[in-house]
Amino acid sequence: MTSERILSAAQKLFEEKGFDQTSVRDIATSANVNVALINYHFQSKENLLFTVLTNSMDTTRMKLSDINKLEESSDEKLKRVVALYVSKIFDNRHYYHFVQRELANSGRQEFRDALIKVINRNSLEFRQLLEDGQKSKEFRKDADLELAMATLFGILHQTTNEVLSKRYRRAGEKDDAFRKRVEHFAYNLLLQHLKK
Amino acid sequence: MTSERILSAAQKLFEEKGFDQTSVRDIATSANVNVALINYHFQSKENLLFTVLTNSMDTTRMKLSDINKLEESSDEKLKRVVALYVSKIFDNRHYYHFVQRELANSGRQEFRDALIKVINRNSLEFRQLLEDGQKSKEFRKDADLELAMATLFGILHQTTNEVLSKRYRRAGEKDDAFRKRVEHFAYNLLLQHLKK
DNA sequence: TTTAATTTTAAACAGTCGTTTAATTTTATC
DNA sequence: GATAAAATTAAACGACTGTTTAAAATTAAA
Repeated sequence: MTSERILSAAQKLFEEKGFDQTSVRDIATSANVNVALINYHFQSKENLLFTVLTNSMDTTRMKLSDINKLEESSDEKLKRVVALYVSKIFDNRHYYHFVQRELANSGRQEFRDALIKVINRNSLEFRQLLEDGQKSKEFRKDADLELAMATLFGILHQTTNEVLSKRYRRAGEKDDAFRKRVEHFAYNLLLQHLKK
Repeated sequence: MTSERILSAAQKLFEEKGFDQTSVRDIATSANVNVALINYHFQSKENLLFTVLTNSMDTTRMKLSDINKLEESSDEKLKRVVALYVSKIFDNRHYYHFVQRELANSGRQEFRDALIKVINRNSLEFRQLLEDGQKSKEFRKDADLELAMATLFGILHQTTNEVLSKRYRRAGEKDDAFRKRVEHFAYNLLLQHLKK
């Protein structure tokens, strides 16, 4: 299908160069398609971006919801959530940082708001898990749930950023080892805070 | 001075809209100056960006270096470094996130490399402090210094981001209270990890 | 096979971009 | 006050931007 070729070419180029630095002619060339077809199928370049962004955002929330429903200790659930986010963000780091970039570019407010809603629904699932842990007295009552979440996302943001991550890698450390180190570190750090 | 007016107008607009979405005519209008003067004084728009970025980057490293030279426990020094970064990033959050954005936009490699060098020199000062703490046996020998740094920068990145920070704020919490909460949380979290 | 709807094409649209030019004004040097 | 240097101006440059048009080609329906 033409529109699918356009979509995947657009996603690839947006991730590499950002929205502004990718022209519709770039996309058309990369998708082997006439320029006018982009507007024919997607009305505008902005709407193409919106389609790319919303195309993949909902699967994560379903996985989080599944974890919440498990009959396990909050420890175990937290371990699963950390692993979920680590693999999700490490596997799609270009896509993840592209989303961050476009969210930060304050223009395009219309769908920025739409995206924020989706993201917020996801973090509510995470928060639910932490609150359940408090209710069952596995986690301290006065643990800072908000900043615990900020810590996880912050570490993952730093360690998957193409530029910044170089500061945190050890000499000769391979991708896989680095990833595992991050996962263990984040989990233990969170657990230490949540359990006193 | 004309060139100073251009510089501050450019910094303001870059922070608000990003590099790509700011035109040289925007800058000229905002600085109340003829368009051609931008190229006359700064040769190119890119070079103007470079000037804006490097104009402020070195003061932080000097402050870090000063802290390192103090005759205090590593605990105290760490507290100072956390406070330094908290105030630096919270006070200049727009500027900080603008730098992050431009660093992530993979084009402009020439001076991206130059900027990374400056940033890396800064984090070396931070690392020095942590290593000194290990040598004096205040910090555990097997503490993960790299990821401890990633944690601090990650938390600050998340909590100062205009969009993301809303997830971490508590209802009705004022800027100052939020900032203090972040500072205490980050310091205690790092200390807990570094001291076992 | 004819007709209608959909998709693709090449070309042009109007607008903006960063930059350059050449003339003019301002400032500094003597 | 004359001369040289520096700063500013209005106008234009060519290149590229996202989008539209109208004709041609393809596909689907009858």
